[in-house]
Amino acid sequence: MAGVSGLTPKALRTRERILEAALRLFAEKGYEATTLRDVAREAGASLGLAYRYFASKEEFALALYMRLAEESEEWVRDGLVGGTVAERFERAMVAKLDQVSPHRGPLAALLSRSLDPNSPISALGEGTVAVREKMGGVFLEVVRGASDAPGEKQARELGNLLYALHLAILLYWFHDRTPGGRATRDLVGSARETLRYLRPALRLPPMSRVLSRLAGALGNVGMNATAPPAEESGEAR
Amino acid sequence: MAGVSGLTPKALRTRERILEAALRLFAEKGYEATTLRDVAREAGASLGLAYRYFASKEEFALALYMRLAEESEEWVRDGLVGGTVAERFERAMVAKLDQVSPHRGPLAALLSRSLDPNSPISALGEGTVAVREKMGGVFLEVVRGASDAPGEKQARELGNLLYALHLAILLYWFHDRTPGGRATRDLVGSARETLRYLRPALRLPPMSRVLSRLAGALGNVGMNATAPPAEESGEAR
DNA sequence: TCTAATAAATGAACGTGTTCATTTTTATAG
DNA sequence: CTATAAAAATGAACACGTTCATTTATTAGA
Repeated sequence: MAGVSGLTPKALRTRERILEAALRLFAEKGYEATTLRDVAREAGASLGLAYRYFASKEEFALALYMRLAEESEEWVRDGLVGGTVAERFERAMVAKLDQVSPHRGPLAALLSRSLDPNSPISALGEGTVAVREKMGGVFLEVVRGASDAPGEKQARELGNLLYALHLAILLYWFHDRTPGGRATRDLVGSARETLRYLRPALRLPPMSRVLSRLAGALGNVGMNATAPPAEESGEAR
Repeated sequence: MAGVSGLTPKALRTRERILEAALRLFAEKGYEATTLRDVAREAGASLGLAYRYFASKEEFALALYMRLAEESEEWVRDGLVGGTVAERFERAMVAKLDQVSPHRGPLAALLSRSLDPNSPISALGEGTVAVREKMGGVFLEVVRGASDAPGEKQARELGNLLYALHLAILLYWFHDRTPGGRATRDLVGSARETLRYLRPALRLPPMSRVLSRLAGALGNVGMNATAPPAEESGEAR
């Protein structure tokens, strides 16, 4: 819907202008309070034009999240070196929290809407494949690059699980009213501890099976951030 | 907002008539497709009158969930006898799934909206205290009535955790497209297995601490389905 | 350069959730 | 029974997300 590929340079520039205006207004007045008419006016465009590039208001938030995901991808490649799975997950989450901090409003709206299975931007639907794969890849890299990385199959399962966990933590953060998001930081610390505690157990068949089940359960509802090993590539069905 | 207390008998009757009409239409045409104008017409009332008794469209879904919660409360008191925590949780969840099955649309909309911290019916906000306490009590009873029930403090923590888990499983179910919700049933089975596996470990300090942390984390964002032990009663602040 | 086709852009119109000033009904008091 | 206040009920109006028929700009082919 809001794919960037196959757009004329001019179209791209216009899209960018409108997105820029939208994000500026979201930051200024908040997501709910910002009208698409406001956005169009701010961008010096017409209302209809905004809809040429963004199928819905939520897609602005989705575009924002896509940007942040691209940043994360770069960051995890260049800035995240060494460490165990547990440590790397914590560092990645702390970085993620710092990154999303200025965008609470739009992202909260996005995440909650995306949990509605009927929404066009359902977190598990067609419209979010790209961003899902991008962020899924980030957490796959978190696992793969770790000093205690498991084998490829389990790495994929664990990557998917961490991706899901990252969404849960973001959801938690949106509800966290403690100053500076202290509670969420604590939660991330707890997650690190639990991961550290659990990681060795993953070598044992019972725990390995629990992980597989969990990853399978996520896959059953379409939450394969990473493509399943069997099929060709890309699509998750 | 949509509290039933302090209403004239006539008002109560009218409220009921409108709610009845709404639920009928939701079941018939789906939640999104049902207009509040439709509801008013079906109830033989005016549009404005509907807003006298329900502050928003979502409150209809909330009222529905409250009804189901009352049913669950009865059921867990009279119909759920014996069994371990793990077994009882499974039975309660299976019953819950059977119960919500005919109401997928409205409840999915409700749950996803209620995960938006800015929504007036945020799952953790003022507007949902009543239903939260009702369903929280159900899972507290699931734990307390078990043959392997822990002490009161841990029972409360575990009850809160199971309440949160039940929400997560419902969220999963909304996204579950497998026929008959097979995937969700499997997930509930996995949850039972994991609980069974974990229950003995709760006697050990490390796991006990994990549970406390998790329950504390939930409490930090207001998800105390059950009142905290310290304060007077009812309110969670 | 003219013409046709394609892309970009417009803004009026629509539907729906929500608000509110107003009217009608019901209950209460003298 | 009447007057008065409170509760119940009304429906027009509003705002905003979304759609779409139409207009304007741009590109491509001769």
